[in-house]
Amino acid sequence: MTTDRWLSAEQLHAWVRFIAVVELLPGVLDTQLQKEAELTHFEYFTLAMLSEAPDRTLRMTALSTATNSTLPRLSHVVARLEKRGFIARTPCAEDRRATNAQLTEAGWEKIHSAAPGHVSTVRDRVIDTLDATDIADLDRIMSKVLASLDPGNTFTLLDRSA
Amino acid sequence: MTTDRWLSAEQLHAWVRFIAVVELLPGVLDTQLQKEAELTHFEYFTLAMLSEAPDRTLRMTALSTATNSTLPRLSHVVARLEKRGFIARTPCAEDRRATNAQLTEAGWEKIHSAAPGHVSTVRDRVIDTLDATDIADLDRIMSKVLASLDPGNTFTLLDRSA
DNA sequence: CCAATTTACTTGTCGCTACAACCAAAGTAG
DNA sequence: CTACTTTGGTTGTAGCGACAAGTAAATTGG
Repeated sequence: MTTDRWLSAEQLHAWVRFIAVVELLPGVLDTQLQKEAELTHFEYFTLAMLSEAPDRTLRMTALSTATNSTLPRLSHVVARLEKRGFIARTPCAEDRRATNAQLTEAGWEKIHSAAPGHVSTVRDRVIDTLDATDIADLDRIMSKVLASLDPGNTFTLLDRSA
Repeated sequence: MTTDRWLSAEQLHAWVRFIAVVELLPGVLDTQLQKEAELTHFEYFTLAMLSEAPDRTLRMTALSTATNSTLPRLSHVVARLEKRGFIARTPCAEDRRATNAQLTEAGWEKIHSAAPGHVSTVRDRVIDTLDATDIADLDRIMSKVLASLDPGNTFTLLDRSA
């Protein structure tokens, strides 16, 4: 900020493409999931995180970091998913401020029925356009950026999900 | 979809980090611009695209592809920016269905005053965490993904902007 | 042990985006 | 030319996320 630190031609070229993808990707994921499962990608991801947690249960705070979201946002989303019968909220015994979100049987079935279509679009639109080298590079680069965007929470990531 | 084409461990690892970044990055950009310039990143980008166009003018359709957005979305955004005096809309002479969006002098000043702060955060949070190899890899990978997400419109991208 | 603070979460409101519907002008077919 | 379709754009509505405020329980400090 002190000096005019503009971007180099290479940096700018990469950046413009990057934000284009960031702008377009959510829409692509949402559209497919909305049509085939009546689910937002964020809702899908929330259910997915729960489905892999022990006892399919997570405290709201843990779930919010797992989904890279804020607590208010998660609270609204979980409220909706609870109304639809996919999640049950119960007060936590050890800490009575806390709330446990648990995937119901219906929620379990929901995500398992939605998963194949979702994974298919992820493959078609992103993953399968990249070779093994690309994947390794993407992983390395996104890990760096993530560490900068979300310092400290990176370690929270579960490695199984989609 | 026919077979169980789940993701490999490497693919999944990269994918989870990728969507985490996709989820977090817009918020980071929006927050900074909102505080320092009362602008959405999308509004900033819209103004930026106009500022680099000949005569600082673009037809709505051209602007919508340049900003990777839909026409309804752009129409709303331009309407707001027009109310704030940053853009002027005028009917197009050659094609009377079309509308030209032109950056006003106030809009020109706005984006120039907002640019340093924005570029600074882009550097701090993303670009400067990556070395030259990373940048080249990012560019290559995002170009591939973009071609898959937005077939045909990739060539539309202007290379000067941020 | 009581006040102050922090943590965990919920709720209300506002603004933005997606989607659908709409209108008008331009191209196209008969 | 006249109907039909396509293109270019706007507008209305509904739903989601951000932010601010609020509640309640746990923790900390004197």
